[in-house]
Amino acid sequence: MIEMSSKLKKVDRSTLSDRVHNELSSLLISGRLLPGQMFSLRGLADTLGTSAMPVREAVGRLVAERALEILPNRAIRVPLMTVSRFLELRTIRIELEGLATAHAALNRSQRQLNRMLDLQRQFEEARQSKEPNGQLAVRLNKNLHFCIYGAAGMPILFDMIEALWLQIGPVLNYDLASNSERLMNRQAHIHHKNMVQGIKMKRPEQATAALVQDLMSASELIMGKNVLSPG
Amino acid sequence: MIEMSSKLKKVDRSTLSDRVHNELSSLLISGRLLPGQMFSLRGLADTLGTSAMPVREAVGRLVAERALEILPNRAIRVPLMTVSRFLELRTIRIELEGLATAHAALNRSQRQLNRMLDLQRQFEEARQSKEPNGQLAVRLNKNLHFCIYGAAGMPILFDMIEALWLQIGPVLNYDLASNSERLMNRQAHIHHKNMVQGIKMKRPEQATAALVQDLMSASELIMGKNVLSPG
DNA sequence: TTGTATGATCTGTGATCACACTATGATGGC
DNA sequence: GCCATCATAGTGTGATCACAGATCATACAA
Repeated sequence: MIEMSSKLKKVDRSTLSDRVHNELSSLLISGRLLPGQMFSLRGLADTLGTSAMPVREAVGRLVAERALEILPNRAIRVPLMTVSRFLELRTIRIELEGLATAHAALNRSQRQLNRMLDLQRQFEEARQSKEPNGQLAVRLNKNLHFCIYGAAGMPILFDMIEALWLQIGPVLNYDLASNSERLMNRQAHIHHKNMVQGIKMKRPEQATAALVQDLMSASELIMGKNVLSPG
Repeated sequence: MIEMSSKLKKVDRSTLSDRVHNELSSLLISGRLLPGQMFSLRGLADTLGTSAMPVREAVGRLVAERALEILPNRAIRVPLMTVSRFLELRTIRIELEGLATAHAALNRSQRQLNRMLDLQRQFEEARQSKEPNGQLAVRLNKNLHFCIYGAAGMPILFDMIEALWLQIGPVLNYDLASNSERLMNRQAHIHHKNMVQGIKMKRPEQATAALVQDLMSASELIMGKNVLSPG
């Protein structure tokens, strides 16, 4: 067999359903869909330029991940975020993202650490910029967090955390709309710095503690905005 | 509106896809499907007496839950259980099931506690029976655990734990085949007793510690059997 | 014996259709 | 003005079909 790996890319074997799922996921995780927003399969299919079939499969998967829900009427919508759901998600996130952070502190490679440091620097630059860019800050924040979670070397845990972000994504939209004030304030920067510092020094407790503070301060900001549904 | 709730049952509004999903889930969680076992949509549809459509949706959801996987060839199978996957699942389970147990110790109602005590008694009876019944022991063990997790009052967490059991179900089959020796030995009984005792006394740390011992001893038994795939 | 075509068969994927159910808005009677 | 009725448009669900790709056996060649 001649070595031609340098010339050939892997062909894309993903299905249409996968691509629709990715598209909807990124809309959810970046907060571009609001809680309570309703869908129809045919509507989505028209917008995406496909038939209803791939949309059905993608929506079915997202329902299994609790990122979408089907009402008793069988209508599809982005779930409402009640206070109790939000608090439960926070509790679970602290547990799982804390676990991932602790493992990342022990298992990260030098290359992964460098990437974290780079992302943290970019995040700080965006924060101090004269022209605040909410979209950018949100994306950098997400990239830094998932860089850490990836460094834990636990693929199942990684996917579970991703599913959790899919669920909280829609409420972050409010944050985004207000120019991501949380990400822009000094608190977020300090927490990120401590997280990366703890990982650099291989101190799991320090990194995890900083992560918990990050999640808690974000949660308190959202709760203070009264954007959650009653119940 | 005349009150007739006493005469009318709720009609079953579940879809065929849901029922197929439940059927496959119970096969997986009770260890009646082996890791590596392969499927075809049409084959499943024939045996279940439906068309391929509901099977497609059910399988898609199970793939999203990592309870099934699709190979690069697009074939469907029960994922292999490698040592690293098994250990990662154990780590996550300790974290999430420990969390649920701790909350159950604080939030359980008297009714829920009574049900736990009852299940624990049944479990012990089954264990001491002259004619050991592996199927029954496995079911009682599962019921007791999920009774505890339900008492935590955290529905998202509950579903996540269920998804984890779906993944480890297939390797429990080996245990089942050997007359569920783990469930039949004295260890499991002691751990269960301590768990329920901790919940009864509202001592989260005691209940959680007992749970962790239960998971660890089960895990060590499986690992000792060399039933896991290399990798 | 080993390796390579070839062809039949079975696979998942995507599109399309029929159907039952839900919502909505116009209509008509009071 | 108000409420019941009904037609209509739109929904998710399930079945079916067409198609490309994979699999596996047989047949043939070196």
